Amino acid sequence: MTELSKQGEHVTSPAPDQKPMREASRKRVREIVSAAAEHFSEVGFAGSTREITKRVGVTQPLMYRYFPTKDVLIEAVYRTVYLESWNQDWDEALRDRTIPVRQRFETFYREYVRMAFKPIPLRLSYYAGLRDADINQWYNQLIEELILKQLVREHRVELGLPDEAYVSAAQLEPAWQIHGGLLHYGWRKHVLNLRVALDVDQVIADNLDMYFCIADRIYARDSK
Amino acid sequence: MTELSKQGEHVTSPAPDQKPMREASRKRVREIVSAAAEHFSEVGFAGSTREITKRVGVTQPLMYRYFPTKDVLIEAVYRTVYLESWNQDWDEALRDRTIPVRQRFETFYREYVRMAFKPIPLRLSYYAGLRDADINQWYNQLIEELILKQLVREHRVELGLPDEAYVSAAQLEPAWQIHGGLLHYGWRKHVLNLRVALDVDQVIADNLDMYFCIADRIYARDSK
DNA sequence: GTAAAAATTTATCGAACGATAATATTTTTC
DNA sequence: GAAAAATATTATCGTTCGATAAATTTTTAC
Repeated sequence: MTELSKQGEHVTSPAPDQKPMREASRKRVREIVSAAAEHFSEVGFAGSTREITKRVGVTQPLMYRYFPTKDVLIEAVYRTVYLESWNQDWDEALRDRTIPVRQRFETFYREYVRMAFKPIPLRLSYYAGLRDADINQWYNQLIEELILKQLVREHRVELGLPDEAYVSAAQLEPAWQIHGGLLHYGWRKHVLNLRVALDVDQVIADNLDMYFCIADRIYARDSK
Repeated sequence: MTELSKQGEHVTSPAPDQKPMREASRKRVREIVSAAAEHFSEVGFAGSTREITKRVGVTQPLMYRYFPTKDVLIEAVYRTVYLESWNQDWDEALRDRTIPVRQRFETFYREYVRMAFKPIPLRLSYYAGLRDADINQWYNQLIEELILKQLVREHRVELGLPDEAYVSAAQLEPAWQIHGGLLHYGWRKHVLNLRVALDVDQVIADNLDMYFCIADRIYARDSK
């Protein structure tokens, strides 16, 4: 069990005391994870392992050669989806003070929405939040640190306010409202399949307008 | 089957050609629906009928005396939850032009959030959206008609713009952003159990500020 | 108070699920 | 090209699930 689980659990980085996986096996693992992501995104994590392997075109017990349990497969799906929807360059780009904050975050959100707002990752993320809050807590705290706190800090600096690292929950909330509004746009478009405003870039621009419209008043609030 | 299904399906209004349900039976139905709402809100609609009846303190086959299938029970849960989270008086209150639009909608949203933002209805609504988009499409179109289009129409009138019934998707989107931001606040607080800004009323006030800040520009957009 | 009606339980069926063991097939190694 | 190793399949187990039928208990009606 342990031998196989190591193979399944560490696809990209095999255990050091172990023979590396064959390319064909790594491909199989990717196929299974991909089919699992697709299937789980449709029916939730209660989806069956038989349907997953059926989509790959192999028999169901084969899954257990690469993943010791279904839960381990689910974790692999988590990792893959979350990693694929975040571009490492963004962290640095959001700190580039040669570009005005407004423009910086508008450019970022255009790319972010284009990359993360797709049916499979969106539905999986909602299913994940409902299933076990932990994984989504972790992801949301990442968003908070990487995007929202940056927005507040960088905007404060641009306004000539003191460069403080700390951002209170109350100060962060308006930024969350902007982000949450966009997420709900994705929910309506890609989960509920509702007709939404066609021009996403316009929605992003309007949202940022709304934020910058009241932001300075928010920053003044806690400083008292 | 048909006889029983009629009993189960129409709890409040029994079929006309049929003896009325006993009070004890109506209570049982309410208990089952309530336990189902609770259980489904925890694990999704794949939750088992055995767990539901166990929570009521009866055996599993008894459920099938009141609901012909599990799907009918799920529909009953939908109806109950959606009906309970909407106050009939709100429709009229949102049209009361003796009160400024801003104040009117702030009062409404305070009550709405207090009534609808609870773990069980929120989680159920997200599970419902993922499970079958239809029921949630219906509900979202209701929100669109009852709240968001009202907001746009009433605000346009207050601004002295022509009193038009039609509201385009593009004109509606900023209102959806406000609403979606609040919903995501509920998602973070009651589903993910994250620490959020404590003062909900303040969040509502800020959101409405953001909206009214850019709204007039939005209304001017389509009129061209 | 007894017969009819309604409410509830016991027992059980067939299907689908996650998981395991044993066997067969394919690929690699030397 | 044969032995070894890795990959894949077949068969199957125990559990849980939605649902049904029959028997039992409780409540209502007269």
